[in-house]
Amino acid sequence: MLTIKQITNNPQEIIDRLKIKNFDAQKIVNQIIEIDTVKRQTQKKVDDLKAEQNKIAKKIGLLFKNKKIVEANKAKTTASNLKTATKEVEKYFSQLDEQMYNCIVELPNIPHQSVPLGKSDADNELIKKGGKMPTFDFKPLPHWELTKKYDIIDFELGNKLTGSGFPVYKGKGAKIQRALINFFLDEGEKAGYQEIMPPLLVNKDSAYATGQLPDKDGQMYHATEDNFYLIPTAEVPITNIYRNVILDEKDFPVKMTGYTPCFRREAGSYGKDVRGLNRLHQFDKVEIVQLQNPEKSYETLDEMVSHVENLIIKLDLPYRIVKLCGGDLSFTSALTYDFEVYSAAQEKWLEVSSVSNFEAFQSNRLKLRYKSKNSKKNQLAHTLNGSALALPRILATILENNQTKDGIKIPEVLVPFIGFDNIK
RNA sequence: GGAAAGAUGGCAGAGUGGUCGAAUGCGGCGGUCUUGAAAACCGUUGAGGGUCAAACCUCCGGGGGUUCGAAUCCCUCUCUUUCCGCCA
Repeated sequence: MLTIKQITNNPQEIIDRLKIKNFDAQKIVNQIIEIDTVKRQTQKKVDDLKAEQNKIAKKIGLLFKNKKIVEANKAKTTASNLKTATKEVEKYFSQLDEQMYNCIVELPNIPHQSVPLGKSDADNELIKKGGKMPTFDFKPLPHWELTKKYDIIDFELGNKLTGSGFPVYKGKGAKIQRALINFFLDEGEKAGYQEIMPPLLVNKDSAYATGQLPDKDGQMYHATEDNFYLIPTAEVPITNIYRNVILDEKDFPVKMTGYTPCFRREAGSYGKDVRGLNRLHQFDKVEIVQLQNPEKSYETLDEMVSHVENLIIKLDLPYRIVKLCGGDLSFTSALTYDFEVYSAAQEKWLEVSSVSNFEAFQSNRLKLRYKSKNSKKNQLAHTLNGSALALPRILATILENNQTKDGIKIPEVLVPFIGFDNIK
């Protein structure tokens, strides 16, 4: 969430910039400024009343020590009345506080200067295209037919065990998953990311801190007995490692990577693009996360983008990078690059990675700060993350693009991890 | 799952109702001394809010309560440790 200072310092700018996200902030911003004024006055009132009480309480202590019992008892009555009065004001204050919170969580992150205008993914800005588009002298099969043909992924069996969207990977299908995970993790490690293997269930505090709650309640699987949430992305546990942490400026950048399965209920997304591996309730992903000094976070974003690009190049897949327009940008992000790979048989681009700078939006809720040399006060750090990479669509594209009449060629870079060079 | 003990500043660890936001040690920072360093000595050193700055307010695991006054008493939750049980 945004900080109150951010809003009150420059309300008009906030309103203008949020228009880029097609968000009309006028009303909420006005409300916040109004509440803030009253809240400050009220807090001052509470503080003063409490100061008075503290003073009296100390006096009473002294009076008792000096055996001035009558005087002490008189003071007790005064203090008691004062306390009742304070409680009223305090109640009002906490109402204001709640109102303020409710307003402020409604506001999305401010988009970066460079975010293009637009309403939907159709307006995203193409940054780069790379790789070679595949060509075939036969009609390529979609991956859901290939996986059946070579018996490497069993969707029906998943239905039996759990339900739709929980595929069962078998034999070489399972092995290629393992190979991809290891490849991604190794590349991350080479790029200086520390590998993290986090819990797959998190508590409520964690889900709140990275912003999944309350916005995305209902999209996460919830273990009600113990009130744990199954993680929708490794971002949640990995970023939460730094919840309530004060870093030293010299600790930057903090670079972490982790492989986890991701669990998503995907409630409400029916019909479209759900065939085969395109949309799953459980899928595997390697995530990269960085915590960075605000001054350097955009350099870092570029660095992360090229890290992801490199992975795709090494896998020899045709790709494009787009910069998300205001309308397509997520609630929490200031700037996001999406990576898409081209699926030959489906004849469309599939999103395989999203790399974002959240600036201080997550840190504010996380209370992730750092000690700065320049300022006495602790500052909010910037957080960034990206998929590097999500497996299902990568696998789908590898299968489709590398198919031949009598098998599927494994990308060279994976062969050392997997131990064979084609699936027959 | 059962029983017991516990949770205090970066760390260790005092503090069981009245100047306690918290002794002491270690660590960090600054200084004296030194050619430099170490040692020794002196000073300083939590966070949030608030203010031009201060005053002031809040925070001793979380939440609630008792009291004029709570780190200290009560309730509750969470977590940790040890023992027992179960177990990959």
